[in-house]
Amino acid sequence: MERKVSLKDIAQKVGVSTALVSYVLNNKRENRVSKELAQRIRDAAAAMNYRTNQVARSLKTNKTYTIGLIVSDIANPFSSGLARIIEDEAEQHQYTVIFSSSDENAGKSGKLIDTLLDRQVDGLIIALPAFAEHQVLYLQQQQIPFVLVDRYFPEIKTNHVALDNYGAALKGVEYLIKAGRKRIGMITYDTEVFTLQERKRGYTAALKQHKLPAPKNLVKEVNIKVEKAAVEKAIQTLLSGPDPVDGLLFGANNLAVAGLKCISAMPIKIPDDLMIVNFDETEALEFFHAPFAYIKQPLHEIGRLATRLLLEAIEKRNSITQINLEGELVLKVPSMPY
Amino acid sequence: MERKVSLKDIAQKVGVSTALVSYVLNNKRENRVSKELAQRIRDAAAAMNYRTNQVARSLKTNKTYTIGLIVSDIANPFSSGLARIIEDEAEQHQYTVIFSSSDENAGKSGKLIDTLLDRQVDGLIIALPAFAEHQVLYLQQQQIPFVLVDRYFPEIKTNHVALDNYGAALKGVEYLIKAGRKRIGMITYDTEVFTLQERKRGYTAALKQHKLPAPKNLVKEVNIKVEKAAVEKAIQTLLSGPDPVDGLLFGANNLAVAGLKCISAMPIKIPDDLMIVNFDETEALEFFHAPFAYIKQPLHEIGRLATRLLLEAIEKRNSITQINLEGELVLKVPSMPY
DNA sequence: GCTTAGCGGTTAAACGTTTAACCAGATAGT
DNA sequence: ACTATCTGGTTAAACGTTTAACCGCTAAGC
Repeated sequence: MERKVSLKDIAQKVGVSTALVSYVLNNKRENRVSKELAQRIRDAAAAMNYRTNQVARSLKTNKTYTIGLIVSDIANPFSSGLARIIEDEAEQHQYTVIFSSSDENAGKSGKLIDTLLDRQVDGLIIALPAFAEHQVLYLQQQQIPFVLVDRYFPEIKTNHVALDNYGAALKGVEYLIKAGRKRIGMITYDTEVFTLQERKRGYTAALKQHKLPAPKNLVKEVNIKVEKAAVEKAIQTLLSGPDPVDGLLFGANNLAVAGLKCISAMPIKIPDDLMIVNFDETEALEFFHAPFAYIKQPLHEIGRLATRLLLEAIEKRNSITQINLEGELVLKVPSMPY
Repeated sequence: MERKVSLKDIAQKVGVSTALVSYVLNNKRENRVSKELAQRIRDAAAAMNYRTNQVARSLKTNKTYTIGLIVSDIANPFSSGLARIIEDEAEQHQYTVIFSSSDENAGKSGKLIDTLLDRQVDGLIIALPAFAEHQVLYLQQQQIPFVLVDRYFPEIKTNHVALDNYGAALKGVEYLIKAGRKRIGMITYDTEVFTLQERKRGYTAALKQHKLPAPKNLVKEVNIKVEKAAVEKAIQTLLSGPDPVDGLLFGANNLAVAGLKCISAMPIKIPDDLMIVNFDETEALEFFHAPFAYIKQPLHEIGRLATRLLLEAIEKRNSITQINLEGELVLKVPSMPY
């Protein structure tokens, strides 16, 4: 690979100093340079196919115009949807984004943070796994701008934008209650992630507010590693027996997919016997045969706000903004199969 | 943000030259430096929380350990799945990946290529839109290592890894023929993208090889911008009338989703009246009520090979490797609804 | 006639690394 | 005793930018 053309090459060709070339190519000091010479420089640059070396520029200016994005898994639709929105918003401001997946593993997210910092990203947008509080503190101490998305730690004051998960769950369960359901269950993950905790809290609060009993055995927490089997078991215990649930809240969409597959194979009529509320939109339920409701996250809003917050924080290290957006309850009815 | 600690700071603290610090921290010239001093340097580095500035290193070494990834849309599951595999493979070799979405727009992909090159990426993995041949030539001329995935241009000799789309379509249609179907249609996009052209070619070849008539009106090409309406219309013309098709190949999974939604609302029995073969796995059909077949791309293989090819090309500019992987025909039967 | 300001540029240092070349002193080989 | 090699470091240039400071000249202000 023959060396690329640099400012020096242009300067030589035109017979001026590299400084001048830099000035005109960056449109600085416009008044202090003759129109004619400026044009010659621009022409030469174009003729020689000059492109500025961002690495060199970054070293000098201490700014990379790069933001780091850490999600749990970029292959997951929630993450990749978010990534796309962030990409677009960042691009409008000439920023580029580096992504990486933490796999809900605090060890890994820690490493990723280091790599990104080593690469001198200007800021970070992160969805952190559980038990990563110290990483947030580390970032604060490094004084690097960042904003947490989806997940955050209530006891640490940082920029964040996320769903109001408590409110959303509450809204979902109230929908079931208003539809006359008396015995409402919940299936969620057995995780410390605040987001999921909030959903459980919302569920419980709804029952309480409407004076429904909330026995512990109505909420089933499954381990993600044995997800499928655990969900099946949870469904069995909730739905068989003398007193089956007539309403069910899934705390995350993978749970709903697994759960509904299982339910489909049982002699249960949806929504007559059992009404379903799910978290998040998912393609997987596109063709599900029965009606159900789901909480829709304003993904676009989340991505846009997160990016804007970050860019603001990068430009002027300013106050902390914490945003919790409202979820929307959407009813999905299947197109009638003939 | 107080300035970060640099080699110079460590050198000062320990009382040696920055060169020496660099040597020991990079484990170079191990024999030429005293154990004791080396340890003192390492200790100081650790104590001061030193982290190397990759930007500065990159400027000097002319290597960023970054690869650029361009897909059509990172939010699309095929792209994000691929991205994840590439990320993992890259990470194993200490590479980081920058992604961007071209939206099937050659103008945009051109810009993205420039941005990535300006950022001095070491190489590129790209799924190009149609009419982007000149970009491939440009990359070749820049002598930057790259590998095309999913899409490529047969008339330009470059590294690529993709599906054998011709073979896969042929396989899919043969499956229909062997199942006794005589009148097989295809719905695809009206695009020049080679990948899709190959699928059409495979379809036609299968009919020909089995001496089935292949009237032009059995293949419907829809425009992506009016996808839904166009698919509906295509379905109508293929399935109504005196001589409806009894087998159908969808050239891409979005087409299948739209098409099957439409078909579900018609008095058509799947698979008795109509047998379906689809391209690509998609979550959206997870709960589809009837059996169908689909061509499964070896996504993991594609991602891994693409990354490895690229890393090889980066390390030693070597020969060109063109890989076309075989698709697998998978039968999907719904779990019986009760 | 003397200072001041504007004009159109140049000089040179700096950003944080890497790395080839050098160097002084000690040891070894003949 | 003289050269050669090894040991454990240092010097300094370079990567490609940016940018503050400077410079010589002309024209204007008073």
